[in-house]
Amino acid sequence: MPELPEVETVRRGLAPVMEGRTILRAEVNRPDLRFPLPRDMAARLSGRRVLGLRRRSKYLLADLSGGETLLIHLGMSGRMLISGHAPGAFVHDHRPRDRHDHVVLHVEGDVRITFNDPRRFGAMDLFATDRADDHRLLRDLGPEPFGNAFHEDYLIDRLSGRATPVKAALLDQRVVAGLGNIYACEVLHRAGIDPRRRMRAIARHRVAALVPAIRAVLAEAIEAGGSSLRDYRRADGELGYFQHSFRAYGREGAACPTPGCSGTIRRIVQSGRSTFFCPACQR
DNA sequence: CTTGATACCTGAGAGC
DNA sequence: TGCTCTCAGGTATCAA
Repeated sequence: MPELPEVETVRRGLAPVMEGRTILRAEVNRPDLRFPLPRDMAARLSGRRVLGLRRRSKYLLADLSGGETLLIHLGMSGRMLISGHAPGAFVHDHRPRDRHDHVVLHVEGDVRITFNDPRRFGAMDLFATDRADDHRLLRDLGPEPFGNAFHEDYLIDRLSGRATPVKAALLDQRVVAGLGNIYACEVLHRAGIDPRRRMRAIARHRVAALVPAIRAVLAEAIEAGGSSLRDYRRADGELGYFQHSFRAYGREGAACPTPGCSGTIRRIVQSGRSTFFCPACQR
């Protein structure tokens, strides 16, 4: 589910019920997710006030009173479900317990925030806030796509001459943080670049064009509230998915939406992941 | 160093 | 109904 736009959407949804509030109690229902959960996690969370909720790449970072930060990664199937009183929104009963509710935060104001993750590729950790740069999951991340450090010259310097296919380069979190399989496909369709093309065989001006393409795709997805995200605020999942029109992803066999292009979207597999692209207008 | 394959885990959907 | 098979939004780790 979660690439950068989805994580940012989750962050914006959680901020009103977390920031400035105290975590009264935490339920930790298993010892690990993808990695072992931090030692004494429940005790280290309870009584802490959430000073701010940030996002770095696909990670949520909740800065807590007492000098620690709670790191949350949603993996492939992780969700943050809010139940109870959500300000300005709706109020409903607390959701029934699910076997994949791994961590539940009880927050001031009759709010519960449930981390649910069937596949358990997600992660949580606690670390000293002033040591974020050293955290093993954060230290090698590339620049944020909307940050000043991400620009045309950076991308050219970083990728030119490499043998890797451009699709793999975009998925490399050390190059740019936050793209996943869906948006990498969408970016390449937008930029008109064949996902199989190796970086060294792409002209510099076309590499440069990836920067605005990345920003445009991500900005539009954030604007839409994340493209593919089940509504994290609801316990029942009734809403399903947000409406969103991908131009390439998941559209195998469909007509290419590029104006004037008569191609058909094709699906291939690159390093074990599906890639959707138009062979006609992506060169 | 780079690049690609493998593994982790569960659930949904298709086909039979 | 129920079985088997494929696929899924990520990424750490290992092999070449």
